[in-house]
Amino acid sequence: MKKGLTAICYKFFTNLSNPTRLAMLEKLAEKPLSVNELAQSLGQEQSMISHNLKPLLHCRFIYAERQGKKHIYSVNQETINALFTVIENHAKKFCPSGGKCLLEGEMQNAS
Amino acid sequence: MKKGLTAICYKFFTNLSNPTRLAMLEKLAEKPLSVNELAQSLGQEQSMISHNLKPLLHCRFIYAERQGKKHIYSVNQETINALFTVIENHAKKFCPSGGKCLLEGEMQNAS
DNA sequence: AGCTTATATGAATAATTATACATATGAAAT
DNA sequence: ATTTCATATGTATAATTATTCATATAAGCT
Repeated sequence: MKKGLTAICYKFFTNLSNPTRLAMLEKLAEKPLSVNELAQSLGQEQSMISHNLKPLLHCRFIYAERQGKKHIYSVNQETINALFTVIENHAKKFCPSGGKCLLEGEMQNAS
Repeated sequence: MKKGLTAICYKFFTNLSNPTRLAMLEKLAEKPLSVNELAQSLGQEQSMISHNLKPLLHCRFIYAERQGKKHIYSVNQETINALFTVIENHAKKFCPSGGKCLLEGEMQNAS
């Protein structure tokens, strides 16, 4: 890890450590959507979607485009795909049970 | 983003969205260290280091090895390097001010 | 201008996570 | 077996972050 990257990493990971925002990214990865479309497809309030779009946009994990009064959001594929590829590979290797980890309760013995 | 990966991503990103744990990874990337060495080099309490080692170990972002009564921790370079490379590239492209983002306060205009 | 639709923002409360202190475990040495 | 060193765990409190509801802004239409 390159020195001095910690602050940015913290910002990015904090941004991504939220189930709503991850679900939003997952949806947007399928296709670009407006705020209301996102809210409907996730069964969440519009204000919550807006609140959570803000940090994603801020760090450029998503892009915004205005179409009339609608704001269409799309995912930054370059970064998000790369990121999730790393995670997928790690999970494939270390999380065979898909998140319900085998290591639970026996972490002391990990070698 | 592959469907169903959200739960694992949430676990991973939550794990990584902590300045203490990131600082620990940064230290361990230099060289493997014991708990007390980590605590000293970061100026933190030993119990805090132990508490934070646990989730990192759990998700296998670090490895543990016992040497006598010392526990030596080392970073999972394959994953961590790949992860931070993605982040570094993203930051290089979108965070020219090194985290003190240019976008602050003008996110509405992002296109 | 006034109305409607779409999105953003503010602020209070709820939920989550981090930290610190006290203590327990566990391994090696005397 | 007792002492010392190294690490882990429990738990209460502090700090952070998420969520909700109310409201504001803003664009396009009549």
